Amino acid sequence: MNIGEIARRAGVSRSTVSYALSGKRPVSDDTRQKIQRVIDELGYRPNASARALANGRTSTLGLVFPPAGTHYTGMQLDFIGSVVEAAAAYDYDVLLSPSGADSDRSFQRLLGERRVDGAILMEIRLQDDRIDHLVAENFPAVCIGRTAQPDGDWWVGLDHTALAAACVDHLADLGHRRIALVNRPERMLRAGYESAHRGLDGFTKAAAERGLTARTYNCGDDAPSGQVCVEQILHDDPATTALVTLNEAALGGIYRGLAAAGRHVPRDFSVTGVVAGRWAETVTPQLTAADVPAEQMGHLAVELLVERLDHPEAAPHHHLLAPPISLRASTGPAHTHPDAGPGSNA
Amino acid sequence: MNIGEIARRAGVSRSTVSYALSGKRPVSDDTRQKIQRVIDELGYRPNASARALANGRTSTLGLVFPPAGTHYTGMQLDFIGSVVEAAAAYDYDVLLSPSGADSDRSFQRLLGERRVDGAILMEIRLQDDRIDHLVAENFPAVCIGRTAQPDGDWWVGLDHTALAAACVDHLADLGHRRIALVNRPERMLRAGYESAHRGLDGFTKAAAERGLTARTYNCGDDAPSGQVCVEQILHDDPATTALVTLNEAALGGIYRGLAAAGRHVPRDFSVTGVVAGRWAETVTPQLTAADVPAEQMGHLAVELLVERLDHPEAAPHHHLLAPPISLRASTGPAHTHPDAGPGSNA
DNA sequence: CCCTTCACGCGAACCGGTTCGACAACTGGC
DNA sequence: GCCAGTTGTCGAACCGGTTCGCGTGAAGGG
Repeated sequence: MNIGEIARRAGVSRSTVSYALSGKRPVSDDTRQKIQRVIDELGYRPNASARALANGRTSTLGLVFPPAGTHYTGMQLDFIGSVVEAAAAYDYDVLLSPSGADSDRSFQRLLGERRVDGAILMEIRLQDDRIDHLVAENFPAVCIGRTAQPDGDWWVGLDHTALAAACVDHLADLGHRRIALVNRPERMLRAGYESAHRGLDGFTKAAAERGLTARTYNCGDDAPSGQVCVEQILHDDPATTALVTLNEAALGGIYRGLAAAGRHVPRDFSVTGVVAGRWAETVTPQLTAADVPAEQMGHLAVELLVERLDHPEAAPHHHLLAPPISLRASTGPAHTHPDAGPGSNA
Repeated sequence: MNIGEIARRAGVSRSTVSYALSGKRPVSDDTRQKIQRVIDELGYRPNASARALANGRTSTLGLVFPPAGTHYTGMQLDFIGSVVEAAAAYDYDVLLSPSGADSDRSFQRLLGERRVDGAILMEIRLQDDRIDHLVAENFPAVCIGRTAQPDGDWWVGLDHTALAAACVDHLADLGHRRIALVNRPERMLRAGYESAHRGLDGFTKAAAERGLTARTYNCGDDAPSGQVCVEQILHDDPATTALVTLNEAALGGIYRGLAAAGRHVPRDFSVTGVVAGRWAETVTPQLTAADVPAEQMGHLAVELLVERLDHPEAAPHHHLLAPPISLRASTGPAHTHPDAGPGSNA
């Protein structure tokens, strides 16, 4: 079932079959139909490896996603799903690459062995040697997220600074005076993850501008850590009345910690943050949050990458998104008596 | 930077370079080192397409996952992550394929164009034409899930019947007499999704055996649907004191619905079900549930597939898992007065 | 009626690896 | 001293497509 077989059965040459399929040279209706009949009959499909070898394009995009061992969040799933879906629309497959500790191995595999035409990177760091590497080789890549100096790159990113600030403003507008930030784990911050850094900046500056008393915390990417973190927050300053979370995976634990401490959301305590929309709706009460438009971002990333592949000399494009806060049910006015809330039992 | 270039610079033939790399024929230490030096110097990596074309193996596994448009659950993310991780350990890449409405296109693309050596399928249906198709072509595939007649197939599955029954038994042991099942959407049931069917069976039979009053409900794969579903359950039989959910995505909404109805979990109402462990811990209170060992299943699936690829004539293998129920905080003894619970307001 | 033009199809080369058969040089047994 | 076996290397063929240059027959212009 290779092209030679088709050619033989149709009584033409291999090149004619190729041209009939690609349309890059005229083929008479007669022969075209003859060929098509044979193809349909045998269910022939051209071999992808051979095609890739011949024309240098694999029709595959690489998606570099966080290493195993970290906890996956719903947001990441949404990214993956939307990237795959968008890629399919452009007739590209998606090859998953875990960028683990030995980022070299799988990374080199993708690029060095030319398994993909281009790559989409997630979980960007402010200083990201993967990206430096790609830029140096002028390899077609698009980031979901942006580095400290994003000007020369292709990316679709979120304005984490503005989003965190918007959360603070929202809480300040409701009268909250003592708030906390639940950030990603310290490990992530040290590693330079942009969302953790820019979110922290935005939070800190906005709180200062509004004259709020603000504390910041790092929290593990899982529910139990979230619970511990809330306990710590209420221990450090029982008068805290609201928090902002950049940590989606900890959200369930945060709610649990508040419930355990006898704080009712949103009556006694307000919670907001930056979370993928669909996941903000899975908690009770639903989270008022800046919705990360993961689906849109995945689509945009693919769109940019395809454009870059089609026009190798095009100037870098990017999209900086700053979705508004979706009002749901987890924030409310601060108590007028901003002292310690209802006693933590015993 | 192709193999000919390396050969020229090292002063040997192309075949010698190939043998030096693959080790399939002896090469003298001298030449090997000469070649290795050139390779290191130029950072050469063999082209994957060419290699695939030559030896007929792509070193890529296909992962067929649910079509976009459906709601992704955390379980699916865990599957994807663990499959990718396990595949990397065996030196395989993973190609994602959405098996959408036009299952043909992306499916044919994977198989017909020989982009992958084998495939792993998720979201299996009792009657699954994709699988019939694969079996007919003797294409190396492994299912995460099993069909109605799984004997000739390779799969790693969950004993949904037993798991649902275990949930019912657990509730019955706690004294609950009126329970409900929150199943996947009716669309899924009609489509023949095995978890929905087998879970329903297990639930129904176990409830009958224990003499419980049981109702079953279909529920959309999202939080709002879960809330609506709970309202319906409590409306239909306010004396219901417990439910079993097979629907992970609805879990948040289920909790919300119970809270809205003034039922406290687990004091007034017990909740259990079949849910991926890590996600059972994100809700408040943590869900007592049969933990889907997604990570283990992904690893096993890859292991089976690799074995099948290495031994094309091997007899089908499979693993049927039935993890125990993890006791957490969402179930408790039934009230001794099993009439209508605390009044649904108004 | 001759010469150009064009549509159509063919053969060969190429993409970058792998693998087979052949062969030279060296080793060792008898 | 000859033959058998081993080791190391090479050239050529092959995997299954794409693409370039050329040839042929028919159409069209003068």
